[in-house]
Amino acid sequence: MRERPRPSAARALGAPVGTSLDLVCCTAAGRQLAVLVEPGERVTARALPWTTLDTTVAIDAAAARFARDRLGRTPAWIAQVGASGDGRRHPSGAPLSVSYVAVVPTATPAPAGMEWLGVTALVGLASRQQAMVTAAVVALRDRMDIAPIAFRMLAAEFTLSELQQVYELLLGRRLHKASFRRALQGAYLVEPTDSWRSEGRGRPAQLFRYAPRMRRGVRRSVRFELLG
Amino acid sequence: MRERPRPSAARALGAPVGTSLDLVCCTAAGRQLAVLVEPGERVTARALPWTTLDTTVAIDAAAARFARDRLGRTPAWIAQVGASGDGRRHPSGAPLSVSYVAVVPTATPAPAGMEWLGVTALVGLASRQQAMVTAAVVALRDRMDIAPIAFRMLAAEFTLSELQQVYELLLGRRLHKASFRRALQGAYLVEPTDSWRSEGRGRPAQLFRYAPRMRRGVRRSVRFELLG
DNA sequence: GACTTAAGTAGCAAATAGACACTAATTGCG
DNA sequence: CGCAATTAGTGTCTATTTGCTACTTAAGTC
Repeated sequence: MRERPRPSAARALGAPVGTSLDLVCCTAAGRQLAVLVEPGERVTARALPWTTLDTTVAIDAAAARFARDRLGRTPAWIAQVGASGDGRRHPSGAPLSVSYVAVVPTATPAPAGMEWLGVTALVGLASRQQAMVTAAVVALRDRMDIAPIAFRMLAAEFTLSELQQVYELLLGRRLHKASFRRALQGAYLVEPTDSWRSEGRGRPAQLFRYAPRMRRGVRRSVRFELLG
Repeated sequence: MRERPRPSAARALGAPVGTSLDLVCCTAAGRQLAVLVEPGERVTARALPWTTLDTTVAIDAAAARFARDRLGRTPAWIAQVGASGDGRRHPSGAPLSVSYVAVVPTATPAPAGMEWLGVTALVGLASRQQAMVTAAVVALRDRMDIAPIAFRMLAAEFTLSELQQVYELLLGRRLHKASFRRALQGAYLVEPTDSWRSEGRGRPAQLFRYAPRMRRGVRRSVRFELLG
C-alpha cells in the first residue's frame, strides 16, 4: 500500500477476490452528509474506496490502516458497519464485503483522485456500495449518542452552533438552541476555551473543545422506541 | 443441510474454509442469559453452531436458514452482529467470521446435541467465539429499545412481571415496577388478553401480548450518553 | 445611531421519572 | 376459618427534564 493504486481499476482486471473491505468515509458538507468516492472512467461508475481484505491481520486494524492510507490522515473516528453479501453488484466482483464507516472533520479536502459525493445523490455507485452508504449513515445515527461522532466531524475547537448543526444534520431535524445547550451542559462533554470566533454578522461565538468529564453512573429510564 | 452434521466435527477435518457463519442464539435462562453451544469431545472444547458461509445466496437469508435448520424452528428474532477476523482462534480455522445473534423464548429446550451455556461462564469456547458472544450481548442491549428483542424472549402471551424480568436481565439492573409499566403503557406496545396466570403464590397476573400500535412521530430530545 | 444578524440566557409551563404507599388476589398454615 | 406471606397492580406526590417564548448581548451594515 505504498503507492496507492486505484484498486477498483487495478484489481477488477485480476481474479475475483474473496472478500472486499470497503470504506464509507463521511463528512458534513454544508447542509448534507457527503461520502468519499473515486470517480470511474465514466461518470456513472463511481466507487467507494475498497481493497481486498487481508485476513492475516486483525480486521479492525486493517481497516484503520486502509483508511489512513487512502485519506492521507488518520480518520477522526472509524467503526465497522457489518458484512454484506447478496446478489448485489460490487466493483470487485467479491461475493462478500465488510464495510467500515469513518468520519473526518468538515472542510477536509478530498484526497487526490477522489471527491465528495452527497449521500442523497448516490449516482454511479454499485448497488451493494449504495446499500453500504445507507447502512453507514444509519450506523452514525444509531451511535452518535454513545460515541463522539458529531465532535469528530468538527475541528478540535468549535462553536456550539456548529456542533448543533452537525447534530441536526445527522438526526435530520431541527433542534432547539436552548434545550440543546442545556443538555450538553448537563453531560459535561465540552469545556470552553478562551477564544471567540467572529463569523461575519452577529455576535462572536465562544469556542469549545471536546473534553468529557467522568460522570457518576447516570441511569436512564427504560425507553420503548419500537414503532412496530 | 438435510441431516445436520456437526460442522465443528465434520468440517474441521476438511480444508480450512474461507469464511464461517456463526450463530449466537440467546435465551433468558433464569437469572442470566444463555447461549446455545455444541459440546465438544472434551468438556473444554465447546463451540457455537457454525457453518461455512455460502456466498452464492444473500447472507441474511443464509443466516436465517442456518438458524432455522439448527434450532428446528424459526428464531424469534435474528440480526447480524458483524464480521470478526483477527488472530483469535476459531473452530473452523477460518480467518474471517460473520456472526449473527438470534433469540428464542425462555424455556425453549436445547436441540439434540446442543446445550444452553450461561454467558457469564463461557468455558471451552474458542477465543473468537467468546468475543462473538460478548458482541452479541452488547448488540442485544443496544437494540432492545428499537427492536422487540425482550418480547421475542417470551412466549406469545406473557405477564408484565416476566417482561420486566427480561428487561432487567438484558439491562443488568433492577427497574421500578410502576415506572416500567407506565412507560410501557405510554408506548402502546402490548394489549391485555382475557387470561390470567396463577403462578403458585400471590395474586394471579394478567397475560398480555405484543401488539404495537402506530404512534404519531414522537421526537425524543437529544441524548448525550458518551462517557469519554 | 438605528437596523440586522447571530450568540447566549432566563424563566415558565408541561411532561416525565422515581419513589412511596397503598389495594387486590391468591397460597400456606395453624 | 382467619391470618400471615407473597406477588400483582395502582394512585399520587415530588423532583427533574424538556419545549418554548422572550429576552439580553455583541457584532456588522447602512
